[in-house]
Amino acid sequence: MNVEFRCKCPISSALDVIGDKWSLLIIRDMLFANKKTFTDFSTSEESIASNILSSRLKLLEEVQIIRKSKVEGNLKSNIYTLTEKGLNLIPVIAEITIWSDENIRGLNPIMVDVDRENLKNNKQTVIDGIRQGYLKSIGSLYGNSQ
Amino acid sequence: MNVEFRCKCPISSALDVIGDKWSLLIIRDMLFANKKTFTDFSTSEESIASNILSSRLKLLEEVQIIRKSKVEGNLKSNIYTLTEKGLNLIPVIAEITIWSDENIRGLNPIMVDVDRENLKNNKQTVIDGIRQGYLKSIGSLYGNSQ
DNA sequence: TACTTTTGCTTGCAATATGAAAGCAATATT
DNA sequence: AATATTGCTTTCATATTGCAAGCAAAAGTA
Repeated sequence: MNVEFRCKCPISSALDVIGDKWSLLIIRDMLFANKKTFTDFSTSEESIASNILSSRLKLLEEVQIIRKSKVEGNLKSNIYTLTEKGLNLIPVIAEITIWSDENIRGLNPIMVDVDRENLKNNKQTVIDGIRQGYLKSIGSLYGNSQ
Repeated sequence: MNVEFRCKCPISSALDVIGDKWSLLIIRDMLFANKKTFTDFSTSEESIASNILSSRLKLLEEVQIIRKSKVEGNLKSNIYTLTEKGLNLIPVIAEITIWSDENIRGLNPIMVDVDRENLKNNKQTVIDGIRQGYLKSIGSLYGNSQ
């Protein structure tokens, strides 16, 4: 594995890590669909192949965007959760959503609706809400227990 | 060519268009390095291959993120410029820059410094400035002439 | 006007990444 | 004890990316 950086540019360096067709969708599913396990992610609407999913989870863990753990009483299922570094991607995902809604809809007519006005007018509040909601949903794992 | 959309999700649809390692770097070079021609882009620090550059320019033009034109007196050079749809990506690039600066620097120590405080504290002003600066730089081509 | 250089690509071909399907060991469920 | 599920890995096919060379049209130079 091991990420390779092409050069010293922050934008290209970010793309070296998350500039593929799957990483941000895995993070989206964590944030908005409460997905946590390998099987959870492999049942996304876009059907990622299991070998690609495996390699992406490894890379995201390596760069500490996600962490891998177990829950008590289940020795089998791995639980993948977002770290602070991963949560910090929420604003990126928010801007991509706004851009897509406003600029790509014409090319992909089946695209679902987004409450863009709320997102645009209360951006920080929405972002904070997503973050807090996520932390709450994994709270029993990391929040007040350890 | 022709973009294929995997499903109805706005995030995955955006990634179907700009979710690769090169598109946003081409746009970055337009915005911050005043690049406009095929040769301009092929001399980026990351050295994109000419066939990849060619296919990316075609796709970006097809989805109307950029437009292709000529300038008077030069029948040869194609001039690529950002459309409104392309300019609307500035907030995405801004958030990626902030995230990278704060979360990837530890993995890529040679990353250049960013005036993150200014960008974070005056985000909208910085974004507007980038947009206006770009429009001014191509003004003689599209602004007040045609 | 002839020659050279530049521009904006295209064309092979090799390397790498992605994708589909099957397989598999460990754990969990019945 | 038998079956199903989970979290992968492996294999092989296909698609994407990358490198190097080539090339025609236009532009610059002598």
